[in-house]
Amino acid sequence: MPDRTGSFDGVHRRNLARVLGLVHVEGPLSRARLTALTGLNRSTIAALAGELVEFGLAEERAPDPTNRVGRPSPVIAPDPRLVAVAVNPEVDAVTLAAVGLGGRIAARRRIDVDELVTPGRVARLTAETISAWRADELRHARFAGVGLAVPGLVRAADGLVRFAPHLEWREVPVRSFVEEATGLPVAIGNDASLGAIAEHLFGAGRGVDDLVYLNGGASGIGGGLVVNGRPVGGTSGYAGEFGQNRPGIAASADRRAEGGVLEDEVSRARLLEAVGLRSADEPTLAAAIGDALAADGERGAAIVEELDRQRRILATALANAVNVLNPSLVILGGFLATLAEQDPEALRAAVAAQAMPAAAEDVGLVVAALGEDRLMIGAAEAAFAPLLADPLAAAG
Amino acid sequence: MPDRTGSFDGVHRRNLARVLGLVHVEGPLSRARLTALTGLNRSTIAALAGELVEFGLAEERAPDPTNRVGRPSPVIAPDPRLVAVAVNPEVDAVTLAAVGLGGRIAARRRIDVDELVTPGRVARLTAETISAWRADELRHARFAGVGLAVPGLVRAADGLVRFAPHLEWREVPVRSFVEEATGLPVAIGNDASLGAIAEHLFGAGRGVDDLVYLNGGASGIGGGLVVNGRPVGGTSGYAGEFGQNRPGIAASADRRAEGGVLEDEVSRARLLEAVGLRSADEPTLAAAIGDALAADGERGAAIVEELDRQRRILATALANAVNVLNPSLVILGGFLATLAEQDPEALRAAVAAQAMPAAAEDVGLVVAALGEDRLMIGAAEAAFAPLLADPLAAAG
DNA sequence: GCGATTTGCGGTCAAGCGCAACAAATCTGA
DNA sequence: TCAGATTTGTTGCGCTTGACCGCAAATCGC
Repeated sequence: MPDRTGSFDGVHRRNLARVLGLVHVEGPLSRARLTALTGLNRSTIAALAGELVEFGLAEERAPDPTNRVGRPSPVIAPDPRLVAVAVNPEVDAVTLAAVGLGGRIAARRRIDVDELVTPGRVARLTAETISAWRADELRHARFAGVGLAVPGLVRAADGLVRFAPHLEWREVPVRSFVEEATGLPVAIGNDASLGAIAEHLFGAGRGVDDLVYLNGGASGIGGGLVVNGRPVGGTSGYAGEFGQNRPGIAASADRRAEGGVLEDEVSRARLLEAVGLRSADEPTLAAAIGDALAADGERGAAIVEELDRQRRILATALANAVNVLNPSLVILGGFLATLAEQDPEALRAAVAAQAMPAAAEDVGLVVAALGEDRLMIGAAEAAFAPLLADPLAAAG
Repeated sequence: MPDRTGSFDGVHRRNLARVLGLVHVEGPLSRARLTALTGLNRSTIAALAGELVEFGLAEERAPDPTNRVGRPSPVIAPDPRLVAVAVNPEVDAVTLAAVGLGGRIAARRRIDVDELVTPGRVARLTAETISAWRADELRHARFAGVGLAVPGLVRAADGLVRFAPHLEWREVPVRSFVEEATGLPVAIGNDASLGAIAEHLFGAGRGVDDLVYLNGGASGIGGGLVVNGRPVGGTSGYAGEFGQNRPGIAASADRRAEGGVLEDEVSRARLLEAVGLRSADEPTLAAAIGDALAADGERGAAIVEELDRQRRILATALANAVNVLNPSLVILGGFLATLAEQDPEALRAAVAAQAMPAAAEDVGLVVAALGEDRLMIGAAEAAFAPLLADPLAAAG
């Protein structure tokens, strides 16, 4: 059967999706506000809201006291019982969260692991966690699906993990594993790409239609794009791998690695080395850099030099992206945020110097906003995607 | 008034746009084929087609002999009387064309100029040409609008030409000039971006949803992107300026220019110099390179070396784009096509070596297909855009 | 030339949104 | 405290528009 877009059925589905999407990204909205935002008729909004409530996707609350003239308008909010399960397997731990619409974290669990997790173990842990939640904290919850944020390349077509170097996964059908273990629909994506989506919807990139997101982690530099208001996957879903790029390096003295690959030159490991740490989480690293800079002398100078060097190279990579994509925002996360915050003006100036002037005028450079919840929210978003695209098909 | 998407009116408009868009990009189609492609009902397609005919946007022809059982189905084709005027001001000439839907060139005119054209002169030439066509060749034509392909940065919001170095235009409201001179709605865009759209719809990129297009001209390297099936403009419409990028250059011996800007390293001028020509059009340059390579000896070796050098640097820039965008196709035009065709395998291998393997697997590398009509078709597409987006509003 | 097949055509049906009138809930001001 | 103003929910109706269905037309194969 051909898809029924273009028919009335299609209109209704789109309108439902639009209303649900609005209360998802904008938070609870009064019916009056929904009519204004959608341009639909009052009566239509009432019918659509009623339908969403009936399907258990939204709830209608008493009007907020508004101190304005006129009859108060009931507030439509996402149904808090509806959650998606976000899963992020990493080298040292598997993090899970139950995330409601609107980016609300309803429950969270971190399972530390001594050895690398296998895909099978991730599937089992996910199923166990869901069972535990079902029995206790989230007794009344309805689970819409599971979203996996994997630190590696994920083929969008079938959810195959092509290669996740740090987990040592290669050509693994993780999606099927988790689907079988949980009996829920499973979405899967690259961690940085999902982070970009989260920042776009609920973080530093709210309401921005063209943005570039770069995240620096222990494993390298990943990223994601939003173009024309939509996340960019590319043909196979691999888009956003900025870390593998080779930006120009003006001064040959700035080279540290063979090949000139961005994530080999601009790396967390080199920063740790410069401040003399073996390993540290992000706040610790940032603090250590701050301390080292404050204590002047030879060691301080060496760190300034390394920060500047990494910033120069990062700026070229960012300028390249700005030239090609003309985004209105560049968002930096992880240690790249630390790098930027150490001297925001220097980075901004270096990007402006290397990008074309017109595009440089447009672009803002900011630090990611969501912190540790980012991947959970992004993964949940992927899990919610079918529901948000067509609430009728997914819930009716 | 809020836009009436979501209402029935919106459905009708979208369906009209869909049918017109299909006969535009796919060529004439029988009503039966349209019902299959859109999933709409036969009766609906009949009504929509009738409406398009009534508005003078399409015509219904006698059925093609099909040698198949069943009642023959009338063919819907774009109305040949409907044209857009494409204008491309360049250093040595202004080229104009009347382009019908479907990319058909109905008339063409090249006006050689001795000195740089001013925006005012372009406006006058356009108006004169339209008058001449109206009086003679295109007596029965209806002009939907004018599309300008400008070799420079164009701000999408208001059609202001920010900077067109070779024409020596700076901050010029060309769109208004041409609008006043012709009385027609005018669309305007960067030449390479419009070329990308043309190749996407009617050239080497037909049916491809994620592509990167790079064009090498005398003035440098420009380009355009298509992501998720839609052309990418960026916030202000400057997207696609690959020429200003700084790709990594592995061997310092490969550097020729300060700064390492792509279009300074990979340039038509350097190729001309290598074969000992002052100026030449693209076929002449390609032939000269061929000759020089055939005649071995010292000069042949020097040219091989320069071709290889440029190809290495281009490959890094392409690999960067492939990593970030994961396109299914890279299209090369202008002298970049010449560069590629001289040794396609070398270029392909160099890109594959520097891009991540998974993304490199997906990507095809081809040469542009449309030749000299590319900009005319792209500019006309921009002029037709409002009509194609909403035939009712634009023609009704 | 006749049946099979495909498609156009016209009428009817049904779904869904806009509209308008009315009712309800709140604020303002006397 | 109460009437008027304002905003918005509610309800029933009508309009638009695509789907559906029966019939006619055009073509092919035999």
